[in-house]
Amino acid sequence: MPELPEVELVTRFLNKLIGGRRIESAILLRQRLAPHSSPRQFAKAFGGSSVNFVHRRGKHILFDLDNGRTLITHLRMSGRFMLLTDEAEMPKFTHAVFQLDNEHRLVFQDQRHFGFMRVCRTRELNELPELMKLAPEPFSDEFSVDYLHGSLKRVNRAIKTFLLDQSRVCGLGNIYAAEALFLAGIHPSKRSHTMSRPRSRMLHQNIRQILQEAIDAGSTLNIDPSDSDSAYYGGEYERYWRVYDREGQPCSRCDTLVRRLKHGSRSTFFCPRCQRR
DNA sequence: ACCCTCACCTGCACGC
DNA sequence: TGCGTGCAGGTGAGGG
Repeated sequence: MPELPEVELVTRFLNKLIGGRRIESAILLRQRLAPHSSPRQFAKAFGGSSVNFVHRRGKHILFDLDNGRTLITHLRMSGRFMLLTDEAEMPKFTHAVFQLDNEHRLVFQDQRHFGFMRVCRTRELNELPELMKLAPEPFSDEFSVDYLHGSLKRVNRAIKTFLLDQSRVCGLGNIYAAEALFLAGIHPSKRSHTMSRPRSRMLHQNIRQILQEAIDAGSTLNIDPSDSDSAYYGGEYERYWRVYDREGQPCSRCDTLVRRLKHGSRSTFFCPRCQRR
């Protein structure tokens, strides 16, 4: 599921629903979810603290706590947070539970077990390796045309692979990388260092556009905390996909059939007519 | 630096 | 109905 737009929406959802709330206790049910702490340390790190606010860096979700610590989480492929009432049954694949002070529990559930959590001191956040190597936020000034173009020129890789590299552009995943390339009219196999400046500029604009569009499409979702399965991921945006998962269907711009190819083991989708090398 | 494969897990859609 | 296969939106490690 989650690429930047989904993570952004989850972050807003969490901020609204648990910002300011006190965590009475925390239970780590699957040790490997948080390999840096034992269940005991995990419980100790949260018990009695309150959530100042929830924010995001790349695809990471960060819970800023009032005890000087921050919880860093990554949903990877299938992780999700759910807010359940105390009476509600725990879903299958529940790996961590945070008991809140309002008769609700925040539950982390992850079918594929890829997600992770880590607690660190907030003032050491900037030294965390997984955050340090991330590229600038795509909506920040630092993520400029100059930055993107320079970064593209420095390496020689299929541009689709480049876009998935979180240390060069952060927030894109398999779907939005394919969609951004479609908007920019760039063939996914084009070598990154052959990009001209005008095309880099176009791509830069389209990366922001596709991410913003997806956030906007999802932000209208009605997230009802009492509906535990309200799937804040929504799936709403699927309707707007232009090429992703549309192999064999006509291109929305020129009617040529959308094709699929692989980079590494990841599928990518593109219009052979609209997207040039 | 780059590319590929594998690994982490489960579930689902597909063809036979 | 059941079984095998391949696939899934993320990422890191290891080897050539």
